[in-house]
Amino acid sequence: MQIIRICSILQNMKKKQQQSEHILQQTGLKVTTERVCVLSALMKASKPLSVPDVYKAVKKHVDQSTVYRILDQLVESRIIYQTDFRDSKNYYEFQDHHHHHIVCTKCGTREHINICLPPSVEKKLKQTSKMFSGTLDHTLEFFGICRVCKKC
Amino acid sequence: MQIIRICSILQNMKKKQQQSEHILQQTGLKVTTERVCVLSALMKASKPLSVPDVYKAVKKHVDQSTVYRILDQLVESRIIYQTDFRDSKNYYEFQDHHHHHIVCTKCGTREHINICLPPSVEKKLKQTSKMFSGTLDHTLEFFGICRVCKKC
DNA sequence: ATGGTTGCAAACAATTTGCACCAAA
DNA sequence: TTTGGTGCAAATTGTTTGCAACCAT
Repeated sequence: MQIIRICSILQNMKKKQQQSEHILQQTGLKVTTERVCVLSALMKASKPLSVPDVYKAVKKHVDQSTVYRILDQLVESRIIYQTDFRDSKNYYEFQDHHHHHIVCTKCGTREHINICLPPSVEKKLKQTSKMFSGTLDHTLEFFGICRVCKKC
Repeated sequence: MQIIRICSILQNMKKKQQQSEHILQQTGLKVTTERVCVLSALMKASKPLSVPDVYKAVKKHVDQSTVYRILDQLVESRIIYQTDFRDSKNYYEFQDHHHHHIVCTKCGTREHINICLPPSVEKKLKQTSKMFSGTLDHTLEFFGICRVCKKC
C-alpha cells in the first residue's frame, strides 16, 4: 500500500510538471526549469502562496529575485491569480476553477469560496468607466472573524 | 475672490477635523491629535493613500510607526477601507460612499467606480462558508489597461 | 547566434518591534 | 496610579535592480 501511495504521489508530481510545461508552451513563454518549478509548486500547493512561501516550496533551487520575476510574468500572462490578504505580502495562486477567499482578520485562516461576481457587474463597469474600455481581471476577498476566534 | 477661496479651504479643513473627532468619539477611540490628523488627511485626500503617502500628508508631524498603528485601528474599527493595488503597498481610504476601483496594470492609474457586489453574493457566502458565520467587509478591485496605455 | 532568462549581491522600501516617556481617566 | 498612546531608533522582512554569465529557441 505504501509503495502504491508513493507511486501515485510521484506520478502526480510528474503530471503537474507536464501540465506546467504545457501551459507555458501554450502561452508562448519559454519553458525553463525555473518556471516549471515555480508553476508546479503553485499547482501542488493549491492555495495562495506568498513569495517567501514559493521560495521555500521550490527548496531555494530558484533564486528569490527570479521567483519574483516569474510570478509577475505568470500574473501578466493570466496563468495565476494575484491577490492580497492584508498581511503586507503578495499572494499568488494557480486556480483550476476561478474562485475567491474569506480571511479571518484575527488569526489569518483562509477559506476558499466558490463565489464570483455576476456578469452584470462587469457589464456595468464597462458602461461606467471613463478611462478603461475593458477589464482583465479582478481581486475579490472577504474578511471576517472565524468561528474559532469568535468564541475567544 | 482669493480671500474667499482661502476661507472656504480653511473652513473645510476645520470641518474635516471636527468630523474626524466626531467619528473617533462615536467609535469609542480616544481622540488624540495624531488620530485626528491621520483621519483628516485621509478625508482630504479622498482617494486611497499608502502609508508613505499619509506620512507625507501629515507633514511628518506624526511618526511613521504611529501612522501604521493608527491606520490598523481605523481599519479594525471599520472607519476606513484597506485595499491593495498590486504595487506592494497597503492602501487606505476614507469612503463617504462605499465604492471600489479599477487600476491600470501598466501605469498604475486608478479610477473610482461606483460598483459593488449585489446582496445575493453575501447571502450565498453565508450559506456556503464552513468556518465563517458572517463577514465584515471585502475588497474588490479591477485591473485592466487604460485607454492611454492601450494606444502605446 | 542572440535575445530572453537567471543568479548573485547589493540596494531599497515597507513594515514591525521594544522601550522610555507622556497623557488622559 | 494605571492604562493606553506616541516617538525614537533599530531590526526585520519583502521587493527591486544592475550586471555578468547562461541557455532555450
